[in-house]
Formats: sequence, structure tokens, C-alpha cells
Amino acid sequence: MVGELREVQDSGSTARAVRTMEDILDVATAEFAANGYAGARVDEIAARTRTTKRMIYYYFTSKERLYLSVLERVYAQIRDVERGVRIEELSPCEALRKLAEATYDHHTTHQEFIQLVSIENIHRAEHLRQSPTILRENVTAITVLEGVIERGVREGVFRSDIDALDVHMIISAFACFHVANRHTFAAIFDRDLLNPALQDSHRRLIGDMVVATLTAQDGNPGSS
Amino acid sequence: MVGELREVQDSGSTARAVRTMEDILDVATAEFAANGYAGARVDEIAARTRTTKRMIYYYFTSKERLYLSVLERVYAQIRDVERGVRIEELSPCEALRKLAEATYDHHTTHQEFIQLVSIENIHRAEHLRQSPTILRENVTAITVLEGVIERGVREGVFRSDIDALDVHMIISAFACFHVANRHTFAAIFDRDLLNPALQDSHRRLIGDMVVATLTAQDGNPGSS
DNA sequence: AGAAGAACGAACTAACCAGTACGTTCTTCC
DNA sequence: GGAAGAACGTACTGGTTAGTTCGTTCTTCT
Repeated sequence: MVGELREVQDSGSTARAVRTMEDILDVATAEFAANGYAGARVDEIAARTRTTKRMIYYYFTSKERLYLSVLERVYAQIRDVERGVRIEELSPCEALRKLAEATYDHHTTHQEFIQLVSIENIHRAEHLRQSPTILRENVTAITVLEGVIERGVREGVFRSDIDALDVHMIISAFACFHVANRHTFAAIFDRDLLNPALQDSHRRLIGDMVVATLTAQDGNPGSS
Repeated sequence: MVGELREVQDSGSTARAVRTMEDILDVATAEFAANGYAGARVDEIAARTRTTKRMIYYYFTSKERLYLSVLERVYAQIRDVERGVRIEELSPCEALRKLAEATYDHHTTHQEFIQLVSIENIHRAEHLRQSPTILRENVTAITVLEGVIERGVREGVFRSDIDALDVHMIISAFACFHVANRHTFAAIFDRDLLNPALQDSHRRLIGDMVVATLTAQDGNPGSS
């Protein structure tokens, strides 16, 4: 499914080998997400697999390459989510709300993704930059958004001074925050942002925010 | 200024000692923010100070306690910012916008703070929880917000189903995102979120977002 | 069946790194 | 001026951890 896997598959690997690699990737994803790059222990990953450390180096050559494979896999997953939203038949407002909700749902159900993105940012995205696949495939998320916004502006319901990247940023910011800052927020304010009881209201809130921001006039009440 | 420092000061330390400790804290803040907790090297911190590793352990006893002191210091700084906003004479909308802008400005000018918060979240806030000072002092940020929102609701300009913590979350989410996800965003979309040219428009955007969301009716266009 | 190579395992190594032992030099106060 | 303790420096250690060595066992194909 992901590049790294296919390589070995092509050169005649067994189904068992593929399962081993996926096993390693699953465990590594959890370990890196939970402890950061430097904090993750290859021995610990090995121990939680049904394989040994030898196999990790056999298939992935180094801790860094293993980490990169993990990154590529989680980024591949979110692409699939974005592609899954059928936008065309919705009004601009509804479409925006749907996209926001889908992003919110993905992030809250894939905490490892957000944790890995945080980790990657701490390291100034130096690993991410090494993966042409991730860079190439993920820009396309924006084109969908561009279409929707353009339609909304043309219909006169959206303000025209906010572009697709801005909207993507607003949606991501809110959806990421729930997962990324969950623990400090809970520690200080004693509210678990991923509490299922809050989910519906927060899903609605992210939609409200995006739609309200886009439909607001430039000269908003309270602007300084 | 921070607890750890005063302790030693009280028991008769020289001005030089205080400078040494601050020197260590400055360097440690940068090192932890840049590399994470596990990734940070005590030797590296020592090398960039005008002191030696011995002194780090002399004043801070362990890597973990040093990290905690760093955390406490950066959290003390943001408290000062929040206290600095004079709210009373502004309208609810203006007050919200001011608070949002102040948070945005603080976060964009104190990247180490956001990085440390990210790191702390990766470790499930286990260090933060050990600091009663941080936990106690930071909840108060919410009471200010509560007053403003209550006023807005009473005046009939704000919707009543969004509470202070929600608003704090919206503001933080946007302001944090710029710094926290700067590098992956730049790598994928080639837009530096901290580019000075974007600052004014983003500062306005965060105000627009908060005000628009709070002033929107519940039955928003586009709600499903 | 048996050869070739893929898949696997246990035990090791070299480097690295948090923390320390042990000593010296300042500072303060009488 | 000298005693007491704070402030400092060098050189080390012990545990940890990424990566390896050298071997065995499966799988596949003819």
C-alpha cells in the first residue's frame, strides 16, 4: 500500500513478510507518536512486535527510515479521507461545513497522526521534506477547497479576502488543537477535549466557525 | 522571579549565581524547545552556557527538574501578557478581539512557548501536572473571558451556547497553529505562516473569527 | 528432493549521555 | 586574615541504545 512495502513485495516477498512489516509499522507508529522521535526505543518497538529488532533493520535499515515510513503511511491515510468527501452537489456553505466536520472526525479518531505531525514540527519538518510522495500528494487537498470558495464568492455569500489556504488553516487549527493540546488543556482546565459528550457540539462549532467567518462582512462589528 | 530561583537567592546567593541560573535557563529553553525532552542534550546546554554541566546539576539537580523550571518560566510569561490587557472599558466585541490579538501576538513572538507546550503534550502533560504553580495561576485566564462573554450575552450580541473555555480554545487553536505547525505547513504548501507580510491579515482574521462565531445565530446558513 | 535466497533470531558492540567524585576558587562576614 | 560555605571545573562512570554479527530456518522453484 505504501511505497516502502511494495519495494520488497516486488522482489518476491511472501505474504508473511508483508504482515511482519505492517506489524512493525503499527507498533512503530504508536511508539513514535507516544514518545517522540528521540524518545522512541527501537528495542521497545521490537518487543511489542511478534518479530525481533533484527527484522526492523532488515526491512527498514535504520530508526530514521522506519520513522519516515510511519510518517508516509499516516499521511496516506488522511489523503483518503479528503478524497472521500463528495462536494459537488452541496452548496458552498454546506460543502465547507462537511469538509470541516470530516477533518475534525479524522483528527479526533487518528490521534497518532496529529502527534506525529507535532513531532515532525518540533524537528522543523526535516523528515517530511525528504518524502516527495507526501509533499506531492498533499497539496491537492487545497484544490478542492479552492473550488468551493470560488463558487461561494461568485454567488456572493463568501467574502473574497480569505483564500483556500487560510480556510484550510482555520479548519486544521481547530481540529488539531483538540488532539495536540489535549493533555495540557486537561491538566490546566480539567476539560478533556476528546470527551465523547463534547464531540457533537464541537463538530457543530467548527462548522459554525468556518461558515460564520467566511460569510461575515469585512467591516465586522468590533473590528478596530 | 520564578520559584526555583528565589529558593537559592534566599539562602544567600550572589548576583552572579542568579545570572548563571538565568543563563542556564535561557539556553535550556532553546535546547528543549528545539529538540524535545529526550532529544535535548545536557552537555549541549552546558556547552552553550558560560558555565559547566556541573553547575546545571548544582542548581537544578536533574535534567527533568531543569525542564520543569523552563516550563514554569515560560508559563509565567504568558500569564503576564493576559493580565496586561485592560478589558473593562471595551465593548464585548472589541474586548474579545483585543484578547485574541494579544494571544496571537504573544504566541508568534514566543515560539519556544508553543514548542514546549507541544512537547509537553507529547508526554501527556506529565511534567506540567507536577507544577502546582502553573496549574493554579493559569486557570484564572478564563475568568476574564467569562466576564466579557457574560456581558455580551446579556447585551444580546453574543449567542449563549458557547462558553469561555470554548472561546479560549478557538483563540488558542488559531494562535498556536501558526507556530506549532509552521514547518509541516511550509513544507507542504510553501507558505510560511510567520511571514511578517501575513501578520496583519492573520491578526485581523483571528479577531474576525472569534467575533463572527460569537455573534452568529445558532441556525447558521449551511448548518446540516 | 534440493538449491537459492528470503525471512528470521540471540547475543554482541561501540557510542553516547545523564549523572557524579573530587577537587579548587571565590565571597562574605567576623 | 581566616573560616565557612557558596560557586565553580575536570575527568570520570555506569547504564542505555542504535545498529551488527553470525548463524538458522523457512519458502519457492525446478
